[in-house]
Order: sequence, then C-alpha cells, then structure tokens
Amino acid sequence: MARPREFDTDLALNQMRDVFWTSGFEGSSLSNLVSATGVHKASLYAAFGTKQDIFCKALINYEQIHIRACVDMMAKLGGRKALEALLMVPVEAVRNGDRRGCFLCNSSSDYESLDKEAAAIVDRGQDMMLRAIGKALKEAEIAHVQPAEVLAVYFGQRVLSRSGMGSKAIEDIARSALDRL
Amino acid sequence: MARPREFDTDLALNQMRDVFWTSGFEGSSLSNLVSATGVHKASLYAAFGTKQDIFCKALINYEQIHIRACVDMMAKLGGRKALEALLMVPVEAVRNGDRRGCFLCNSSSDYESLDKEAAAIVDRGQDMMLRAIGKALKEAEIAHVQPAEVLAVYFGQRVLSRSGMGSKAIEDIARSALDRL
DNA sequence: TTTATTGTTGACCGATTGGTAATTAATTGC
DNA sequence: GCAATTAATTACCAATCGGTCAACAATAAA
Repeated sequence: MARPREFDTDLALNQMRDVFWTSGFEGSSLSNLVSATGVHKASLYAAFGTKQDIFCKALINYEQIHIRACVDMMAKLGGRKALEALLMVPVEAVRNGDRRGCFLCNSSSDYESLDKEAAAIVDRGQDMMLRAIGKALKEAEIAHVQPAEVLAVYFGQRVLSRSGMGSKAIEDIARSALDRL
Repeated sequence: MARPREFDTDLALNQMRDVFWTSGFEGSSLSNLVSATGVHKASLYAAFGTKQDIFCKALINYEQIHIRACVDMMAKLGGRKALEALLMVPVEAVRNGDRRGCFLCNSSSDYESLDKEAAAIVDRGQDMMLRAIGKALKEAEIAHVQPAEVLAVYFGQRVLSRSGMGSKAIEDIARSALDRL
C-alpha cells in the first residue's frame, strides 16, 4: 500500500552491529554506519531511530544470534564439554582472524558510555551467560567453581584477543583453566 | 629565563589520565580534559602535544604508578601471596566505589582505536604483568597454570567491575580462582 | 630598563558530529 | 488515472570536534 523499502533491514542491522562490535558506541559515527550499509543517514534514522536506538538493536541482535548460539551449544553439550566449548570460542575466533572480541564483553567495558536501555541489555546478556555456565558446572558436579570466574576467564580471553594476543596463547588460557576444573 | 607555568604539569597529567581512564580515548574530548584540569586548551597542547600524545603520556603515567605498584607489591610478597594480592586489587577498588576498572585493561579492549605508540605501551604493560605473574607462579611452584590465565581472570574481574558487578561477586571470582591454584 | 623567552588567552579554523524538514519518487487500493 | 501512503534523497541545522594563531603577559638575563 506504499513504496517498498529498497534495502534489507536485517542485513543493514547486521552490518551496523558489526560496526559497533568493532569500534564501540563512541568510536562509531553515523557516517560509519552509512558506509557500512550503503543506506542514507535519514533512511537509517527513519527505519531504526537514533544512534542510541540503533546501538540497542545491534546489541539485542548480537545477543539473539551469538550469545544465544553460545548458550544453546552449551546446553546441548552439557557439563564439562560445555565449558570446554565455551573457552574454545575465543580461540576459534582468533584463528579465523576475528579480533573483534565479544560485543557483550566490549560493551561491558564501555558500560560508562551506555544509556540505561543499553546497560540493561548488557546485564541481561551477562545473566544469560552466567546461567548457562552455572548449569554446566552443576551438571559436571563442579561445586567449588563460581560461574562468574568462568565468565571472567572468557572475558579475559576476549579482551586479550582484541589487543593482539596469539591464538596459541588464548588456547593456553583455555587449557590452563580447564585443566583445573 | 621566561614566564613560569601557572599549573602543575604532574597534577594536570594525573587529572587527564583519570579522564581517559574513565571514558577511554574516543569517549574523552579536549573539553573534558580542559574541565578536569582547569587549564586552557592551547596551554595543554603547548605542554603535552596532541590528544594522542596526551593519551600516551597518561597511559605511561598509569603504568609507572599503578602497574608498577602492583608489580612491586607482587615481587615483595612473592609466590602464592602475590597472586592472592593481585586478584584482591579489583575487589578493593570496587569496595572503595571505584568502577573505572584497570586503565591498561580498558585500553586493551579499545586497542582498535589506538595509534602504534599507544598500542606499544599497552603491549609493554601487559608484558610487565605477565612477567610478575609468571615469577609468582614459579615461586609458588605452580607449573600447570599459565600466566596468561591469571591475567585473563584479573582482566575479567576488571571488565565485570565496570559493568556494575558487586564487590562480593568480584571477590568470589578471586577466591574461586585461588582455591584451585 | 631593555630584550629575549616563554606561558596564557581568546578568537578562530575547517571538518565532522547527530539529527531533521521538505521535496521527490515509488507503490497499492480505489 | 487518481489519491493515499511510505520510502529515498537533498539540503540544511546547531553543536562540537581537534587544532592553531596572533596578541598579550610575565619572567630572567643583559
């Protein structure tokens, strides 16, 4: 009943998510989003709202795709294998040349620059991961390890990935942590 | 032989370091630095150079003061006690209401937006910490744990501090990690 | 006191920031 | 074909960005 959209909103959101993922909220400008999508600024605004709105949608997109996939994989594997798989995710990423780290971890580190809505999305994402880790620890009957410690190791791997640590060293972190579980 | 400076350069650098520490390179503007120091923009430029120059000096200042203090404390305590002290640093910070995390960890996470000089300073800081951790592990005769894993736990604590995790949970991470050493 | 040197200041630079109003274009239901 | 609806585009907005320059002020050596 009206003029159809000329761009794929899902594709555009994925592209903008990658920009924020790589450069963070402050480090990404509207013109970065425009070049990544090929869509004019005013059209992006009409379709997604302000920069803060877009960031929130990008973060939700990340959680629905990547965090969800991670959590589902852990639920499927269960127990110790779930934890092994979790700590190997950063290793595989770096092996594939992906040094963006984890968008959730990056946003946790940039928590200061986030509005309430985005901060709540970060909180929810962390909670998802903590639950999945807690469930795996229980299944593996590892009672003396806190879920937050595993999340800390995972986030540590992700931060160190960003600053150029080699895939072998990232893997050593995983093995060193898993050896003591 | 000329007009004396009206502001304390060391104090001003400390104040600017705190701005970058809290908000990162992209998240800090020159006007933020001006309000934090009370020094005019052109005077800051004359005394410290460009924004990138100031960031590098701030990061060096952080390493010389905070990383150095941390490494020295570990060298003094030695062995297992050094590792215990290290993982308690984030706990004490959050207890004191300090949620800035670790400037070195924050900069590692923002590695993408750093120039070569700043990136090299980050690399050096990480190396200092890895050496100190490695020495402590050796002294405690803990051979099966990688220094990078301890650094990952520490960075993880710092990231989670930024996103509002409670001091008790940050302490649980420390205890959980130390219990298994 | 004069002169050389250096710090402070306010005005200004072009570029970019996030955001918006108005115009034009494309589609469907009638 | 016509009207209604919505998308795309252009041009523009005030504000801020990092940075610079010339005028002025303060000091020490001569």
